[in-house]
Amino acid sequence: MAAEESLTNTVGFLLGKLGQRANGRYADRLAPLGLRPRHCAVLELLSGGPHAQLGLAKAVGVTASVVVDILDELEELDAVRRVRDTADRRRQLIELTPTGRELRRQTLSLARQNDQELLSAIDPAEAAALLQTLGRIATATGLITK
Amino acid sequence: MAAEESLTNTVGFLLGKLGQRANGRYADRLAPLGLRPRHCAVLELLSGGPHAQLGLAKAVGVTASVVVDILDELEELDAVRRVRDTADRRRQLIELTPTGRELRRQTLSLARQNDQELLSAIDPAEAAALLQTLGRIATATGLITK
DNA sequence: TATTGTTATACTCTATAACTATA
DNA sequence: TATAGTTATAGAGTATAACAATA
Repeated sequence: MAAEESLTNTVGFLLGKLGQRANGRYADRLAPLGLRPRHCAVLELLSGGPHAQLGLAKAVGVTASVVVDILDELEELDAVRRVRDTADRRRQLIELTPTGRELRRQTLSLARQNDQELLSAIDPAEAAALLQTLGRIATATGLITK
Repeated sequence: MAAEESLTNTVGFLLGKLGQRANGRYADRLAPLGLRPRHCAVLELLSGGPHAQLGLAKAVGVTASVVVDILDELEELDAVRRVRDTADRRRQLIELTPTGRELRRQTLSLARQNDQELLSAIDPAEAAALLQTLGRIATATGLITK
């Protein structure tokens, strides 16, 4: 059986479709927490310590105005605090609150549930290989800093 | 080294991010043709023969109104024709024109270029395994009909 | 009454550009 | 002048719902 000459047989197409689906399902799981997928990468980064807003923007891969929006929403949930940097008063240092830390823990748990559903059709060894390959590509293309 | 407890180490997150990137790059490549990614799955389906609009909608996974929009744009490019079904005059049978066939050929070629760039960081065997795994998941979840 | 396709409308996500306050 | 953050606005992309023609 030769490789099928079809769009559905390209990595890019499958990645796009599956990514969209993974995101949608994740959004459904997050909804009860009052969160959407875009909040999660920010919570993740902040769990490593405070960040300035432009730093978050660059790390997450969105523009400054989007970060303002995301942080407004996280602040509304008492998940983060904006603290004016005393050394450079233009800056806000964003830090996680205890509520934020708990939310982050939950987003991680939901992400793992999401993976279980997504990977239920393939065996664990293949799933592990997939995770490794995706991680490799993401690192190589600078998508994640690792 | 234990599995890292981080969002960046989940399949769902990586799939979402990489899918978004793959789509964006593909969109850049398609732009000179006057096409966007959403047109491609429709061209692909039509290359197998005429379809009614609701059939396309279901197969591609979008709503009827979106299909109308996509077909309007493809018709504008002379890539498709709407032919009233004589057996059931509510229906339009959508068929590819010679121009559409040529465009479809080009979208496929660009998709392969896109894959090459995306997969340049990993070796061919790993890339083949990735394609197979993604295809398996997509088929199992009913994302593609195969 | 139900179905095919169409239109009008609204919502989400993101980007760009103009603005402020600091540096 | 340049930078951090904010606001206003606009552009994709999609969905929902009301509608016309046909079954």
